[in-house]
Amino acid sequence: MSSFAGRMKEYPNISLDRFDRENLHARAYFLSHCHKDHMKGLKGPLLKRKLKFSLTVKLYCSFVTKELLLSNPKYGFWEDHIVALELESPTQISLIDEASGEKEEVVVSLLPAGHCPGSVMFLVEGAQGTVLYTGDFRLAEGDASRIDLLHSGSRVKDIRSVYLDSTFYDPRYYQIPSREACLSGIRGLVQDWLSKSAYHVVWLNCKAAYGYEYLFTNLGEEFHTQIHVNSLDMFKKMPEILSHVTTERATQIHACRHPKDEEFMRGTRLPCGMWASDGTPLKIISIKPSTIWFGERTQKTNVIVRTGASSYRACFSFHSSYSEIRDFLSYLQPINIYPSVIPIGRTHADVTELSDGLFEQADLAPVRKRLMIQEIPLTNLPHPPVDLVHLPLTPISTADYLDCTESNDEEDEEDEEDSDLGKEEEEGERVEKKREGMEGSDSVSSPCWEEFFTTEILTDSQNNSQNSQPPTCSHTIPSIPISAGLGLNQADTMLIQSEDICQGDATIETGWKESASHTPQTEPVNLSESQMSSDFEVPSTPDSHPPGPDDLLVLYRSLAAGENVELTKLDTNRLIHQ
DNA sequence: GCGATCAGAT
DNA sequence: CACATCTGATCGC
Repeated sequence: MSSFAGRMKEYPNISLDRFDRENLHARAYFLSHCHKDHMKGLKGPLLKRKLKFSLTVKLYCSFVTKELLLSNPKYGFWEDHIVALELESPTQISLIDEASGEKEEVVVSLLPAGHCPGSVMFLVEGAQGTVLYTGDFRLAEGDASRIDLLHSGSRVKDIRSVYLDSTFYDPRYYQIPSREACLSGIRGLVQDWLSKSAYHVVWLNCKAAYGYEYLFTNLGEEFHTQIHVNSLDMFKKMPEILSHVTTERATQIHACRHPKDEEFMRGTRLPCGMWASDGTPLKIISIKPSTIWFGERTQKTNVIVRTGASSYRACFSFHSSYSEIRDFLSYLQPINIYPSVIPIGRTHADVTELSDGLFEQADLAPVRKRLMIQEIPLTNLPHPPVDLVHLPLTPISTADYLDCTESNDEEDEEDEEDSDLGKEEEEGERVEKKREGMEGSDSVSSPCWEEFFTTEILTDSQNNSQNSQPPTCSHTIPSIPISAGLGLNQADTMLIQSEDICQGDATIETGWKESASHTPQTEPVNLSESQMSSDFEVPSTPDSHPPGPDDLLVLYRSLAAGENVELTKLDTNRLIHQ
């Protein structure tokens, strides 16, 4: 969850994704996407009052975000103060102090973020340099090179600071299967189940948040059915999504939700009931999108995990993985990086508490050892505070991954009463397939997920014509691969064994169904070589140029003091070359 | 009665 | 561990 306070050092007159406290004084507001944790204060009475008396204060966001925001009446008072901007269209914005008339000019561009519909990053250019606020994002490796506005001619722009979605900027989340791989896994599971009979239905147990829509549209397309959801209101101007959802419950794919009693209806009931219209009981499996991550030095190619007789988890992430973030940062080479997210599972108190006893050699030794056998020179990426926080907690050692038990061992055994279902499902078991690692070139067609995530809405006078000319996918800039193609080792096999032990017979691992039989071109979405290959390549173990005890001490004192730690290149060099 | 904050839930 | 909420309790205005 974002803990970004709302303002950037370079441009303190604007506020992004935070609207309370100091941000009440901002001259302009920016909303990167329509998730509640980025909307703090946005419906507050203080802000409401400020708007009433202001002629110049605006909220800038994408068209889709505007539409989603205004579909909630609580934000209706923003209507006359929202300026929707086109993607990748630099826009000059005057930041006017209404009291003094003082003025500052900035040029802001919205870049696709791939996090949820309408999500964008904000590129701000002005007298204090070029800075990038990423909001939340999921970009695949190499995507930065496809965003024109990050470049000036054939060069990457000089970026002073990146305000970073660091949700998974932690080696523990080194690799997350790509969107395409996750979608393929889900598609395969759904295919197996739905094909059994018309009474076999799938419940996608999605959280109450935007970001699953591409799942709906892709599955809807694939299975020629609409997805049952609670409400269509927010999508009424988004035909691309609207055409794939319905409030009619007579469909085989559901993503409906029930406010109260989700827990006891998992598996054998749908939130909307358990009987077909003719009285036949439905045969239901639930698929819960979750973020699965890869342990140190392991590689999971399975994206579906069975967690009960009729329940599954499917890998699904709204956020870029550690390696995707590193790729992004190594491409942009910003001077400063400001992580916006407190490490998952850690609170500020944790950080404070951890600053004792961190510097024992025993904790750092395994990291150093790994470093010595590191064969691949990695880029001079800074290690942000989040990394440092985790190093002592998850010391890297070669012995660790064998007992690696990820989250799945604690999955509840859900309704087992229907043993019939359980048996049937085992037929759906899938063999893992791997693709040998190869660095992809970006010369083939780009995936353009970004285009989906920023699907422009239909206004009365518009149609979708702009969708036919994706502006976001140029191929002129070669990507800089940072992961080394080490190829596969036995790690994933071992991991699967360990999981089997953990979970017993109830768990069936299913992997990506095909790989040889599908060519990327036959997929509903064109996949680039680089994206296909990156899913199955085993990246080298995350580097660690370990900071020395002195460096850690300085950083931890800052962290413990609650300071906003700024890691600059200077710091990085100190850390790396100490 | 509303907002802010926190604990606890999925 | 939890992606992003949602609900309910408590406190203060």
